[in-house]
Amino acid sequence: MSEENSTENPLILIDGSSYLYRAYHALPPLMSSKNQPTGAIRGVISMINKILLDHPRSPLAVIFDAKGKTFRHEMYKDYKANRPPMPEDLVAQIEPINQIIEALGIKLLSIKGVEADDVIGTLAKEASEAGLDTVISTGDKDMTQLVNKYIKVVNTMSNELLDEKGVENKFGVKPELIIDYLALVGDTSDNVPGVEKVGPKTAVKWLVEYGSLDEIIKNAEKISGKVGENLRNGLSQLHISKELVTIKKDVSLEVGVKDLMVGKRNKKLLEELYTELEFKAWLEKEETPQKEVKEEVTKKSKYELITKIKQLENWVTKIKKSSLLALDTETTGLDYMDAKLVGISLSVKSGEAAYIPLGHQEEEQLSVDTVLEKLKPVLESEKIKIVGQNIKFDRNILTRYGINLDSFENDTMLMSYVLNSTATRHNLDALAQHYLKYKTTTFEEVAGKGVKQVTFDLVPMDQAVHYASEDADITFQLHEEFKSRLAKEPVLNTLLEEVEIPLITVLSDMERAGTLVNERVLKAQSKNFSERITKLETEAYELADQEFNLGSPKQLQEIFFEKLKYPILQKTPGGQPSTAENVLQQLSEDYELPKIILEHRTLSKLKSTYTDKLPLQISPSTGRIHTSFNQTGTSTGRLSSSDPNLQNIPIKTEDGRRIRQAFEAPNGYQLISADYSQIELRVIAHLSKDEGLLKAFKEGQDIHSSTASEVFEVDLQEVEPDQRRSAKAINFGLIYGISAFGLSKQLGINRNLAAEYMDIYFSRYPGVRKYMNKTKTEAKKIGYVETLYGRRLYLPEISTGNAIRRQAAERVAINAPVQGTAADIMKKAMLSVNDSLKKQKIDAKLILQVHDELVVESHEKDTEKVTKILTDSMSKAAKLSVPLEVEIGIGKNWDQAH
DNA sequence: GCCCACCCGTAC
DNA sequence: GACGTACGGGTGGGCC
Repeated sequence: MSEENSTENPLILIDGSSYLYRAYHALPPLMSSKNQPTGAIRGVISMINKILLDHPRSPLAVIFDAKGKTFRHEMYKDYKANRPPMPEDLVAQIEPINQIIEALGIKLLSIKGVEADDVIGTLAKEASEAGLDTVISTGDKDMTQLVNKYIKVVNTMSNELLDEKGVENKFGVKPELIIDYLALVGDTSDNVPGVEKVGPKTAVKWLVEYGSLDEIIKNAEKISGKVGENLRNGLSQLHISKELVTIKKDVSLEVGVKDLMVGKRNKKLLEELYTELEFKAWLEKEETPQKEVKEEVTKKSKYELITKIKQLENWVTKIKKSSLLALDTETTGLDYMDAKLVGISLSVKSGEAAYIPLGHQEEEQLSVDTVLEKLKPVLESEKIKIVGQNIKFDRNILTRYGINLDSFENDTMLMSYVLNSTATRHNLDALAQHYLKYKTTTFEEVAGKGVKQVTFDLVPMDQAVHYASEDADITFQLHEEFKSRLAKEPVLNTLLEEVEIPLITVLSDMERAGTLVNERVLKAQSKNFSERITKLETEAYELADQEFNLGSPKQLQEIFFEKLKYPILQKTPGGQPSTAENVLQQLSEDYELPKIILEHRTLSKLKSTYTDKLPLQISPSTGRIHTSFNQTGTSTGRLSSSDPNLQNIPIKTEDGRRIRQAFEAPNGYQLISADYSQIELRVIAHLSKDEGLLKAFKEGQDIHSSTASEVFEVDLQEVEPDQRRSAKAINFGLIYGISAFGLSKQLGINRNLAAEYMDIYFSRYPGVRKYMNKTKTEAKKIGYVETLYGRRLYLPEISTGNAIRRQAAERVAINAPVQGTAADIMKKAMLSVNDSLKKQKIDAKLILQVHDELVVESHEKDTEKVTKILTDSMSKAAKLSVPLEVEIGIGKNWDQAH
């Protein structure tokens, strides 16, 4: 077998026992009409079927534990001592499973005296030594100790595939150390002891620090605290634990890897078994050739399955004749840098559509090259108007397949968004329900959910045709519906056509460009955080006089407010005593422990969310991180970012800023960051036309000092830092729809004083008060607020009787036009920046947007030009009655540039 | 094991 | 209840 062949068709070893138990517990206890339990049978066999489908040419074996004791029981009398006997209704399912497996032509192994793991270990070793790839399918984490260059572990139920790197990412240690790790942690289900109170975290910590279990044992005296004591007490147990968790690789077997090719299915026997067990769906598959079923189903609908070149050509002709094409792509996933194209659906007429499968497994279909060659001229033609649902995704995918989707006409997701950003979620199913009163087939319905979910390339063809065609069809219909609604709202339509639609291309390019992130820098920081977190934990345990989970608000509450009797300063919305940041700040004045918790929280947050997570999100194909910018993620018009969110990378603290240092420019390039200065307050100045505010900005004053000077009646030059801080809080409160309560909390002053500050503020800036009142009145009258460019946000609760909800709506009424106008301006600026960079053929590209900041990756030689473009485009993006100022920073990383 | 509410914290 | 807009991690309870 050649190397390539082995990678494509690896040896597959299925841990039958692991799946038997998991299927039994995870699935409902099904029963045939003859009272034969069938849930576990169904689970195990469907898992095996899935593997057969994925790897039709792989050698394969299913391995079960044999009845009776094993060598481990002799080694340790309590081994699996607290494991109850197998439930009767599971015992009854074993024989049928064995029969089906054999009827499928698959080798079944069950060796007395050892466990399934040991048989798998032995076979995997044999294959590995012969240079053959092996995939072990199991739900048991212990198996990851077998992983090496040739051996991978897959959990078929969750689709998680672990190679060497995957094991390290998941457990924190390399596969070679998994045995040591398991010995330390122990296993309650097998009754393997481990060290008391040592869980995954401590085990990894020690293994990273000392390198191996042997070294940990040697250094046992050095380990402090209660856990150190537990370790020393458990030393004698550790050797036996290690032996128990070590999988044998030298079981003597009568079969070898070469004997494991899948044989012929015994169809007759399978039919008999499935009939007996009442597995109707599988029975039909065995009985009837699949194609007949498919053709029948697709003929009934107006959805056409395209598998012949002639059909494709007919559709191309049809598209050329029509004025509008609705397009949708199906892929293996949502990660646009990684997902494979599975099919394309098309519609040019309401109620009719076609699906072209391209990447379905084991199906008759046209080749990707053939189809794309035929479609490319149509999809790239400026004459053909294309509409999609979230077409940015399709564009990202198709770009990777050499198709430039640049001249699209519209996007139903964005049409829905500008019409009403909050009416529904903007996914196709919700839109169809809301606007067409039509219930679509959901992805879950065809692909399953949870552990049983499959990727689209494995969805049966009849269902795939229906689902995909429907998406194109519904997109076409929604477009018609939205078009007529938007015709009545010219301002919203202008916003859509001039801002949102052109922005798709810009965002799509930004996403695929990605951001260079230095993995080593982040890993080093993780290590640093890790050490400091451990230290804080030790200190906290001493102060609390017990061990607890510092990350658990619940446990913290108990220790703080019950054990240590700290005063309850604030409650959470759920009525629990709060341990939020500001509460801990206050408690820190009197107690030591809250201070430690605060620091621990900060560090664990930075570690888990950023330094641990970001390295895993670096795309293997580009070495960069590719976020998704969601254009419909907010009610106000801002963008949002996810997978990962690059709009909340830390900046406030020193530790946080070090994370930004990992966002780098490649060799020969620089990062240029351009920030709008105080854009939201400038928008308030413009919208309110308040003289004092206008004057302050026109004269280029520091706005917080200027506010402080007015509120506290001191000269601009004599504003104290504390006064400026208060003024800053007032200004921010202003943007958010201030209340005296909120301001008092923010500043740590009483509510009366906060109310007084607000009164003075509004008396100094009467235009602002007037504008806010007018906004609220108008909102009550028409039911919505709008931005400078007419972007609309409906506020159904602005007139409700519930005071709390009404006030919340009033705050939104104040905030949304301000936040939304700023967002509109930024979007216009992005279009202009992108345009200039393209036109001037500059070696630079936009890579990030963080609400009031743009980041460009620019060749060193072009930084001056880019700086000019950013400054010009951004400051001229809107003509306000105050200047729009832009601050520029340049550096080799994001921290330097900001 | 999966799902989800809750609490919390990061950004602007 | 508690000043706006987001995304996401960890915990722990409910569920299978």
